[in-house]
Amino acid sequence: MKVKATDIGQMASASEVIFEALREAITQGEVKEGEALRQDRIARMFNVSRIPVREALTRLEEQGLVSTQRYRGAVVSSLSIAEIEEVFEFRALIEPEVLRLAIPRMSETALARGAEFAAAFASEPDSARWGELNRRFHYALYEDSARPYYLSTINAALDRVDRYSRAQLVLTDGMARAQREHEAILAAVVARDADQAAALTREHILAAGRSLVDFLSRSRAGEKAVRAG
Amino acid sequence: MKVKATDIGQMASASEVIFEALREAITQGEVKEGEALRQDRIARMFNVSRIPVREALTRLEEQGLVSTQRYRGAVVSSLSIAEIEEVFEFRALIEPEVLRLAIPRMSETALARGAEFAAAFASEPDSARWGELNRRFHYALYEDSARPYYLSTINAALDRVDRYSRAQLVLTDGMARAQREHEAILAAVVARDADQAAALTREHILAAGRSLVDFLSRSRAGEKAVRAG
DNA sequence: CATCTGTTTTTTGGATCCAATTTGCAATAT
DNA sequence: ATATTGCAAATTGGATCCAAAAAACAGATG
Repeated sequence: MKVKATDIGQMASASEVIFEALREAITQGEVKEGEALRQDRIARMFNVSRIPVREALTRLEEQGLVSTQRYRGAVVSSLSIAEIEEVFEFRALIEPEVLRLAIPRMSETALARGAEFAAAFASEPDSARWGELNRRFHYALYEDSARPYYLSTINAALDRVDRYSRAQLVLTDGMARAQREHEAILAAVVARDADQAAALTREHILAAGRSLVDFLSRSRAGEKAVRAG
Repeated sequence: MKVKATDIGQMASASEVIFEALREAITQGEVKEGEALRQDRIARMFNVSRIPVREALTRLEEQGLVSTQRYRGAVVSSLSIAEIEEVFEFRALIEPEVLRLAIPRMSETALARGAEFAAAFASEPDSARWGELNRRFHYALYEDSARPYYLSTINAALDRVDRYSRAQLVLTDGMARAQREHEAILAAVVARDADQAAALTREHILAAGRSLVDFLSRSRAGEKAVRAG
């Protein structure tokens, strides 16, 4: 886990820095699901007392990224297949609508930023950065919707499932398909075809969800078999 | 603000009790928007130190119910008309879908609970309880959707806007209309007409949003005039 | 060998204390 | 009268300390 205060903005409070670092570490999958987050260990890692660490953990729990039991500490939440499916279903409901709202008022600069991030996503060799670039691509297209509340719920949803996606994208043709779908969405946006762009976005998310659930079903079944035999 | 630990569950930690009490106080409108929440004052109110109070405030901030500036403390967030509109628009997108998903699998007991809360809502004289009863009515109908994530986002959305609704329901015919709409939704659910129930729910939420925005526009314009003259 | 029981070690939730920052106010200058 | 400067009070973020609960462990018992 990297500790870089400068990333977050100058003079952020310690708890904010820790919160961001932990959130990043969890969404990136650097700390595994079920892993315990010990206050004391994290405090030493950042050279602070446990107080700001506890504040960061409180925030993470409120976001659903860790779960806590009294006197038993925080562990990284592990989502069931059903819960992951639900998050994708949710995104497939929200995101097309946000894009639909954004298209009539979308600026050329926002569109250009979208194209830029689509290209960056397609040519990024480091799988650790795919999640962020994918998010920035979609965010650029959603931004002009002027719906901050929707966008915050989308970010929260992505934070929940991002860490599961990476292995799937690496080990399947998910990356290639995502790129093609991004291009198609961009084309529809350029044509200002809101219905088409929304439909493509919905399919993009549902397809990603299906791939991920399928991948996780297989790999979790595999793990079970390994443990058993 | 009432302090009753027993309500929340036995042996909840102090911070949880405080969080629930503050959340309730904010959603009920007992503390006004813009009002400062001083850690020391709240701590004395609950006979605890400021530490659990800070944890509660952190949670509230994460939920968007208060906003905080470094060294300046927490204040109850005040939503602009546009932000309130957005929350209703969000609910009008999510809730019909959840109801649609719930109907095919809805149990008779869930339906009975829905009818029960609709009746309780209709006959409740204390406006302070309308928000909760309305929420319970809809929640009963949504529950069998088996979509906990959707439901948590709905609850978060309601927490944001509930406190604005009460005055509007008291001072207009909103209460009567809400009752009629609840009955219509219930009838559609009884008939297992998912499309109709979803459409009625969408209209119910959009109508409530329009009434509230209209009401707030008038009353906020009124306040401005008073301040000016 | 597995299991139960009592004890030690970890770990957490909270209290108290301290330093940094902001805010309020009074005295002064314009 | 208004603006400005310089404390003093209020308030917050964080450190350190303490008690309660849970986990880990060791020895006793079947």
